[in-house]
Amino acid sequence: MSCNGMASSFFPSGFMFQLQAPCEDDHQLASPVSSLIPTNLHHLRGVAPATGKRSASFSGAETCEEANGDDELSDDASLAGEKKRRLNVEQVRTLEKSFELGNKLEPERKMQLAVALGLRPRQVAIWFQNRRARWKTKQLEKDYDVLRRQFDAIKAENEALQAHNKKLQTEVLALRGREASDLINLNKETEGSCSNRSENSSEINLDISRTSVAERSCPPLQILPYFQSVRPADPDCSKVENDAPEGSFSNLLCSIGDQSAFWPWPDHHNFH
DNA sequence: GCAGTCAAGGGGCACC
DNA sequence: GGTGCCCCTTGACTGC
Repeated sequence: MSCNGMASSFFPSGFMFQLQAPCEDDHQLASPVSSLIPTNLHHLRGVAPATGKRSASFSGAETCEEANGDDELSDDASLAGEKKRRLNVEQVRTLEKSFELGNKLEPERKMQLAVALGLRPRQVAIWFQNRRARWKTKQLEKDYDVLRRQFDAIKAENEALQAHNKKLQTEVLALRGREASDLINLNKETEGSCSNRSENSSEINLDISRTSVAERSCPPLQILPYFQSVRPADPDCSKVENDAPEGSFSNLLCSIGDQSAFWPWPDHHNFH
């Protein structure tokens, strides 16, 4: 294998001369993606990185042959007797810029980057794979944070609704308690003043308990329409009713006794 | 010593 | 079957 490999054809002669001086090449750069490779990479090789010892010992492929070789042909040879080393700062920076332009590595761009950075193409491919994995991890973390915030917001809203619901339930129970006490008092009053009432009237009172507070403020006459309809027929009975408990059975008998007021045939027109 | 990071190995899978 | 990608793991390295 020689320095005149396929990858070297992607770069201008000046660029390649600066990048890989031992491998002179006069091929012209013809790749449409050549813009993905920074042009100031001549200092990448053999220069100590700016951030200390972490990447000082490794610059990828050490020879032009390794840089231009295929993955299968150069991997074992390049790493023979050499431990793994980190990429230097400029190599990572260049790869990051290329990654920002596209996280999928086309074969052409892989070769360009490999030649430009003095790495084997497989190293570039592996770096992109690992970079995609790191990007995915960060993306998952971001998604998790978004979902977490949404969950917290919904949870807070749910708790507020539950507290409001509990408050409303307490109010309902309080109102029902007041209704029960009012009903007891009402029953005591009615029982004391309407001793002749039948059990049916008690049922009517029970029905009252099911009405609202506003409805209970109305007089019992509205709840006993039958008696109400009868009263105009007999002023006496009406008088008695005002004195006696309203809707009492005696009032009913009194009204029935006056048939002229109760029966609907023409005679009852006399009342008008 | 240990945890974290990163380059690289290797298996599995899809696509051609 | 070859290739590339994803995923998980390994091993080297670093900072504390």
